[in-house]
Amino acid sequence: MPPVTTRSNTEPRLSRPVQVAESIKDWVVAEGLKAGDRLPGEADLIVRFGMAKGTIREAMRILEAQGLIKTRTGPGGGSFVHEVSRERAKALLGNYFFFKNLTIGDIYQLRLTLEPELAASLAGNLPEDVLQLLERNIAQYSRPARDLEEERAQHVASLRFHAILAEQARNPLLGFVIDFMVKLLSDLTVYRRLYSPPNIELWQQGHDHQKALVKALRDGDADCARAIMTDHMETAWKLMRQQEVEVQNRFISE
Amino acid sequence: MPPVTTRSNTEPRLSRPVQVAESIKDWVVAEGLKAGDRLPGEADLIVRFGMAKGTIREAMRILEAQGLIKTRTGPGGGSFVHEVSRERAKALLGNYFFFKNLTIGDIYQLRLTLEPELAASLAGNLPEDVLQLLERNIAQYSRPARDLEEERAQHVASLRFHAILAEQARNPLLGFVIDFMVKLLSDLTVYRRLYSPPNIELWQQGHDHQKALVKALRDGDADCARAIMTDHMETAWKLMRQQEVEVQNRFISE
DNA sequence: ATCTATTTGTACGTATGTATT
DNA sequence: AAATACATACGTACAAATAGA
Repeated sequence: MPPVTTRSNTEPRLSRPVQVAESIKDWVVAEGLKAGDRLPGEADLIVRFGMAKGTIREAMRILEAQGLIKTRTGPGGGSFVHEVSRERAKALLGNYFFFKNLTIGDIYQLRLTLEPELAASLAGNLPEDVLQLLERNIAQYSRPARDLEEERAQHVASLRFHAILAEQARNPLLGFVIDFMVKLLSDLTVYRRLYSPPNIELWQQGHDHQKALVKALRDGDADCARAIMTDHMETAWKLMRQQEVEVQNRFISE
Repeated sequence: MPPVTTRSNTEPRLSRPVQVAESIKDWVVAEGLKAGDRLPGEADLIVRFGMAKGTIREAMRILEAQGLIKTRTGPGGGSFVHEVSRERAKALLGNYFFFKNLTIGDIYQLRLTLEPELAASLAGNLPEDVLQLLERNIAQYSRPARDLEEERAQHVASLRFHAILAEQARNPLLGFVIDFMVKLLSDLTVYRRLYSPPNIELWQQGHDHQKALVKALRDGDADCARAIMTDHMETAWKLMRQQEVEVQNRFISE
């Protein structure tokens, strides 16, 4: 089995905490530990690695930052293997794109192909309560917004529709990517400029698409769901392009 | 401007190092620091935050683990804002999928739609040296492998073809996702079972596809490039399905 | 090549906080 | 309520790395 840490020897040597963190990762996989399993305590690790408390603690912080462990105080406390949460994964990936400046078009290029794929795969596979959740979500923006603030709230809510679908994906990769794009679009806080009036017609179309989509999903009509979602993505993109938008990147936390 | 750290007050309180790390992130964006800019030194941070050395160091380790800073010792050293590298981002995201067990099919569902999209967008936009790089890459597996080891090497090399394309993407999101999937496939070390003989024919088809693709890319024929890539993905998937494969997840480092 | 100044890295002892029993 | 078992935080001292004189 190839070592987990494959590293060229020209790079600057790794700091000890990083080395320790890597060793612990290796140890966890070697030991076959799963989420929830307990790691050796601080004191234990100190003697095992023959290193100072601070070094061990820094190593744990590294693992924690990557979302791989959680730590609790008190008796029975300690560090525990933790399945990286989707939120954490999205946040970490968001930091990467913080420096690239993505355009709305970049995101929609992917949405345009992936969201219809997701919709098709979900047709006939959603439990009734999820379908109802989708319908309740749609109800939040059944009428055009009256002011800019409400418009923004509706926009975020309509994105949430897609996040709900993404959560239901059978394909974890597909679900994650779509969920992440929804997050990007939500974070890119959008301020519509005053001189570009809201396009009520397009907005209404988007709303109708979502209603029709829920029906297709309930009926199990995959082809129909795919077609509707394709239309929906196209109008959504058109809507975004028409509104002059101001994009604001930011770091993501926790 | 909304605070970066929006947090419900029911969750367990955040540890100080995490708080410090968040504060530093906020400070960096507020200050408008860019990659390469220097952060205050350890000693400085200790007095600014009124906290102990260890606490500050743990905070820095958190930021470092996320790929947001790099630290150097010596005069003129210190911590510097760092653009999260693609490698780091892929590794962090890989940890997330370590716990989900992705199937080859999951990955190909996305590749099947995204790779053709990328190919089309690159047609006519690649500099000659990249095209030659692609051709040299193809040459590595122009003949069928003679043993299992060589076969595996060829498989990884043929994946590299797609990584090269992904690097050239104008759309950073599209490029990243494809690159990440290539990484997943490379990491999923594949051992062909002995009783399933290599399908020389399909392999040859894949090779021919790549050659034809480079031609289409050079000629600037987007539609042709898209069509070839679609075919290529389909045969690649077929190839994967035919070979009984054993998948091995692992943590990813650095 | 050697020294020196600067800045991070490591070590360790002690005290405090926190949750379980 | 008290004892226990953990992590958390602090402060000092010293070691290592690196740039520049």
